[in-house]
Amino acid sequence: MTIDGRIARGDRTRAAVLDRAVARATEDGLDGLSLGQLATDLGVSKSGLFAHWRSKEDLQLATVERAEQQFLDQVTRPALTAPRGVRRLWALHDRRIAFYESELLPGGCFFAKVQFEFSVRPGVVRDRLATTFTLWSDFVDNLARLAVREGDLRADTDTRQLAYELESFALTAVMQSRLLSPEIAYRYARRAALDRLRTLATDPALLPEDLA
Amino acid sequence: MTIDGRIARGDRTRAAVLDRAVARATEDGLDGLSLGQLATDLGVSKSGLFAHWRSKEDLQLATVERAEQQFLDQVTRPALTAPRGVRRLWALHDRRIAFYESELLPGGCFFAKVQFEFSVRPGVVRDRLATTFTLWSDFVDNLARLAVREGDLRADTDTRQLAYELESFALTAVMQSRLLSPEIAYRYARRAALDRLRTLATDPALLPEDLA
DNA sequence: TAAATGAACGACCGGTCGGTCGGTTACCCC
DNA sequence: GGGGTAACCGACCGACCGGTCGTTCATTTA
Repeated sequence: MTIDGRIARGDRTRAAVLDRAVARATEDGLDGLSLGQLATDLGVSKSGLFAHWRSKEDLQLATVERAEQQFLDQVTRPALTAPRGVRRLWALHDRRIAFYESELLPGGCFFAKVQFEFSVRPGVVRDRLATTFTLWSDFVDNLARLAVREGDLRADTDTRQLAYELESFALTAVMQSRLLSPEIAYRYARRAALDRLRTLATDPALLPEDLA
Repeated sequence: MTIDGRIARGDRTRAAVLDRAVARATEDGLDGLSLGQLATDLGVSKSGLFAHWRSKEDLQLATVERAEQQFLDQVTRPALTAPRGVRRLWALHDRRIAFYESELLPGGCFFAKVQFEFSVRPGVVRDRLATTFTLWSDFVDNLARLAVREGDLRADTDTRQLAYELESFALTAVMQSRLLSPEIAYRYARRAALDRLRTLATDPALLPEDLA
């Protein structure tokens, strides 16, 4: 099983384009993405892009997929190393905010930006984003339900409601961080989640005492 | 003091254009707004728009101003009829969600959409939005401080933090309402705020018992 | 009634957009 | 070493973009 150098080259190009596309989309949106600019930025030709994706919409879908992978690698998977229960919920939120803080993406969060862009624009991109968000929401809900089963959270916890609130705090952080002061926004987002989890936790000592 | 019919006509046109611009911007964003489409929609010529605004950026600024006015009329001012304190805070949040529910704007919320669009795009529009948001944030904070002074909220309430959380719940509602189910999103947004206010209120009876 | 004014129009500009097409280059396999 | 194939390129297209210009028309003013 030898490696085809041509295909490897194509894979490298695809990866580079998608990384760039994810980053740029956090600034100008998925639709604001111009294929010509994207190509120029990467030192390739515009027509070269069409060799990999048949249309702009194709590229947009691939970009969403890449962003999902990135989020999984940078946020979700690391958070799963935390112990089951309320600590894992907190780890997920904390990691997420840390990811925004890292400035790895200039606009902060790909999904926040793109969901607002496409939430009222019917099409396959919107549908894909809706599916992704539903899966994410279910995932957080499952973590919360697990925390209830583990006895970390009060038995009468509304896990869906909790997932909504955690989502709110993170989403707002990424918006306010770019419009006002980042440090303040992230502190609010962490504090809000910590307070909320503490009121629901059976043993608040599982959560960090206060924020640095 | 007679009325100049020509100027009155211009005023009518300007108002119609801006109303339409606010509505469309909630769908396609302020930059996604095309002057040609906007003109066609309203049955006027594109060049006619330039008689009222010198550039697209000028029109964008005027559109922001119009949206502020609309929000003031539909949300802020009505909420001020509620009694000072925690009831007024709740009224503001409830009215805001109701405004989103009304579908008066197809995209739900002008500012949510546009803030995400311009938060990482330097320029006069972004600056204007940042100023508007700061004023709004201060306004909510002042309502909360007033509620503390009135004895409605616990004396150790972090009013800025509260303002952040209320903002979060509303912002997320408008996003999720268009991506998933509106009813569910709005219920989460109201429930979250109500729960939060109740934990801080000295007399929870001032708040509605539960949601319809 | 004639001059002045403000709103609105159609034609048009340079530029950019997404997308197409006919190559050229470089690598793989027989 | 020759044929096939995948990556990539430059030239080009029609559509649309924001914006300008000269003009028309209704109304106000002198």
